[in-house]
Amino acid sequence: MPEPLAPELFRSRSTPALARALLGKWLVRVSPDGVVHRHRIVEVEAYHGGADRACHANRGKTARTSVMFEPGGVWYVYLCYGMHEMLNLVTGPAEFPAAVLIRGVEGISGPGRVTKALAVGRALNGAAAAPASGLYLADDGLRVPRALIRATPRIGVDYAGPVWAAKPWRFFYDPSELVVRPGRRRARSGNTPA
DNA sequence: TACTCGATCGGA
DNA sequence: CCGATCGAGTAA
Repeated sequence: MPEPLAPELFRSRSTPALARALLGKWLVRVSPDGVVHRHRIVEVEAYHGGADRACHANRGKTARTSVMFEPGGVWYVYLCYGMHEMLNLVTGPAEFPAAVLIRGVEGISGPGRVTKALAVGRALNGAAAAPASGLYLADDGLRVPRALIRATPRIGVDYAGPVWAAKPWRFFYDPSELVVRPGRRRARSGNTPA
């Protein structure tokens, strides 16, 4: 059974490290009728602090970005291009504006498609990433091997200038690479076939 | 109050 | 390649 991630995790590490750590975790959505859907996170981006020119909080605390200054563990949802909701997890300690953009879950590529598929909108902006809000993160023990994780510059942030646009803070992996191959054996204890 | 421009997507 | 679509941010 996947367990909800503890909020302390979201405040402990730098945003790029945290973004990597979210790969392979479940994004769990509880629908209004109580049905629980789990989606494996496969692609994320890190936005790290007021100095990061790609980060919305680069120009300081405003009505929209104030949620990014909260302690890690709440959602930051905003409207992009007038029609797409973007889902971010606020990270870091209080007053350090940072977040991880959820760009893709297994079977769904693109941040706008993720929110559309999960019915996530700005009503969740500022809500806790906890079961009570109906949208949270969970861990079933899967560890994505470091070697499978690829890092590239973030998408659509050329406005940030060459230095910040080039930061390799987009992380993703191909979940099909996790499949156990013939001739190899998953290293787990117990239930060894006779 | 006017004006600009997106952390995107789907269709020519 | 281009248009959709709208609210935050900025300047005035």
